[in-house]
Amino acid sequence: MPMTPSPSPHRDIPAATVSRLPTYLRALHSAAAQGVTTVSSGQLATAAGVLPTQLRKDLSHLGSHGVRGVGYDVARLIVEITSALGLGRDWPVAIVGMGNLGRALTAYSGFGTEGFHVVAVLDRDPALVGERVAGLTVRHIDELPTLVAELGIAIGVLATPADGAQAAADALVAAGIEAILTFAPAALALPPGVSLRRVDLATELHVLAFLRHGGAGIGASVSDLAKVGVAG
Amino acid sequence: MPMTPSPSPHRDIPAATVSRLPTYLRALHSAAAQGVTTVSSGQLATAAGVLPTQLRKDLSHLGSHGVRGVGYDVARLIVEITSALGLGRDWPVAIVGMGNLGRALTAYSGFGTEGFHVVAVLDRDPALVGERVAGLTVRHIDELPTLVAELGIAIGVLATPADGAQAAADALVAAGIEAILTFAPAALALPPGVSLRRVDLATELHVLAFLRHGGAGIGASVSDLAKVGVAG
DNA sequence: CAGACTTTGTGCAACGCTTCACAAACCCCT
DNA sequence: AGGGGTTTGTGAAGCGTTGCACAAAGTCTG
Repeated sequence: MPMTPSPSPHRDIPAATVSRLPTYLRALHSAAAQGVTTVSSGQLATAAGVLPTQLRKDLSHLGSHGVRGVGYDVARLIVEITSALGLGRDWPVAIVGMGNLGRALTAYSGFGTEGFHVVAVLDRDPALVGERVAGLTVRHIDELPTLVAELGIAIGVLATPADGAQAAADALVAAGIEAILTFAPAALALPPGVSLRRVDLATELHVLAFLRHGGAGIGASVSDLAKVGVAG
Repeated sequence: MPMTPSPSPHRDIPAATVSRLPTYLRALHSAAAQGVTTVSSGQLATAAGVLPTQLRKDLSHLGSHGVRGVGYDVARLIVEITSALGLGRDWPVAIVGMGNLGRALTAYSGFGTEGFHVVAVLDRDPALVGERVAGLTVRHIDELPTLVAELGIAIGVLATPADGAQAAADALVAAGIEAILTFAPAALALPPGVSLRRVDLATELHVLAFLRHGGAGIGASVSDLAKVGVAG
């Protein structure tokens, strides 16, 4: 079963590195807000909860150059990571599924940073269409193609129940969206080229249960499953 | 920096396997609900979005024995995975932080399966204490030790803003909770032995942005960063 | 200006996970 | 009972990630 091919031929950044860059970026913004202009890999690493060598290797993939004996320039590193992640522009987001989770995500402030903006909220239930959620009017899922065209929506968030997730994903894809973040506990069939990230709340709880209980006589010295925070 | 030691000496199950078991379990429950009594690794694998060999290797770590030429007994496999994950009991959950996200998680049905029950919701803001959320009364964070003792709370969910996350985590740990699921975008310092799982919504969006944009001339043929769903 | 100190950047080894290839085991049909 | 077909279980290879060790490069002090 083939994996997603590269959408465009680029320099290679390991997946594990990419998933850590947002954390670094957040720590850098925090440092900048406090007036810090230079950070060492050790400082930034503890703020992000990783090892200094890991941080330096990660940054080396960006072609980033700190100054030996000094550290990294905060402002410059912010620019470089922002650029590497593609955050130098607006990313209009549509959220499909206006249940409890969808409403909360719409209002969640964490979705309103770094150029991400929820610009449309949709549901398939006509009874919900027209309601206001966090300043937006709920639209019907059939309006999605129009909204994508008008608002330049690039990312779709699925907050539907599992049984409606595939239909909603199909609607997103049909409307031209190629990046989906789903909270629905279901396997989605998508055409090649569509990026998918999954957040599974139930799975997280199950893993925690495993780490506590270890199962009936079964357990693990699990390596990075349970990450203990690093002292700051 | 040492990693989390094994809480108790058990058989070794790879971390990656543990994180997939809940998905298998869900697919098995779905199959059982449809009256299916036997599944092959291929059927179960496609339902879960993984490769058949991956599924078989995962199950082999449970000491599970399917029947060659036939497949796996659905009911038995449910029992084995449930047991391995430690889901054969109640897992009372407390949610700290009754903002938008906390309220939604409290009402989210996905948190109400497999023995997980939200039995307490808390906040540090006195103005919120006493309000009703999804049938529960919001308690003050100071009441946590009492509630843990009375209700047997085993898992804490952090839905606070980043700046209050460490204090809330400290409160959970002080109350005796050793398993934490956090949605706060912050690195947490925790004592050894406390299990932590992190869900970072902003990071997921950032990764999707990277997969679309690829950064300013930087991108990746990322392996498993973007998983395309498998046809079911 | 030289030497000590600090911090980055990176080759390399160790580790864990994924995937392949194939033998072992089981059912069913004749 | 025997043979063909199917499916599991697993050794082993391939791959990516992590962590270490150390050289390179810069600052600072006397």
